[in-house]
Amino acid sequence: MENPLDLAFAALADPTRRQILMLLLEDDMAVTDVAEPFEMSLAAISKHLGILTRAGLISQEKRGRVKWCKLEPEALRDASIWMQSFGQFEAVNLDALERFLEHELEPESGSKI
Amino acid sequence: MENPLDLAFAALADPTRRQILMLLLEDDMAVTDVAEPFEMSLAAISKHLGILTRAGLISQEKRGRVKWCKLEPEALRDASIWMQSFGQFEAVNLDALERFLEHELEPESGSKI
DNA sequence: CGCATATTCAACCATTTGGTTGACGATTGC
DNA sequence: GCAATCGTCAACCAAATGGTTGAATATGCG
Repeated sequence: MENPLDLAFAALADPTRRQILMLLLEDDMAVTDVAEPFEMSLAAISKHLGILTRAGLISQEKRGRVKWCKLEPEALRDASIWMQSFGQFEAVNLDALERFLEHELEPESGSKI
Repeated sequence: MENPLDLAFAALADPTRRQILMLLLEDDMAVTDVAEPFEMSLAAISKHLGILTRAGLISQEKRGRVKWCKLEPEALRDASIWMQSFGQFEAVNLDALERFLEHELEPESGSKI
């Protein structure tokens, strides 16, 4: 698994990592702050961030002792373009998108996104 | 891993499975015919097809002793909608798509898609 | 019926994955 | 200087993944 498409899809396959991406959607964050909402160890989150970085989905920049994590949505483009090849994409239905995200983002949702 | 998004992305993370999907893009196929271009055993391909089926990306229907595999692009929609949330999608650049697929589909390409 | 074809199942194996803990290296602030 | 904070590293572990082989189950054909 070194192909960029492999890396991107594999990175996206984990719900923790998708949640991290959604956190970063709002703002750049330090590793510790990314880890805060999760119940796992900081080291585990650090690994997840490494996987997201190798996949190109985020970048990390160290300033002082803080490492800032930043969303890099460009890497999603290839994956999405690949999906486009399946032709089922009329103009994206924005209503469906809204409903989907509403459900996806609600905090009390038991399913981990 | 039982979340549909997990299943879809995990299924897409494997190059063999993406190649299978591309085969099915052209036509429905029997399991044996799907397996033919690959160098692995039929059993391995059968497992891959099972994974694609559980992820909803294909369906399988048995007619006689032949099991036909059919692309089910609907399942890609949720995954793609999730990606849309990252906002980097202006109208998809169709030129980029064409160039990407040209490169992706050429048979002599060493990289396994 | 009896054989060939189509597909899956079961057991096994090596590797990867996702997590833990504890020690460690950098950086900051009192 | 020294303690606290930020983050990674290394070793370890259980479970999942991707593959193999050989036997088993349908189904179709002559």
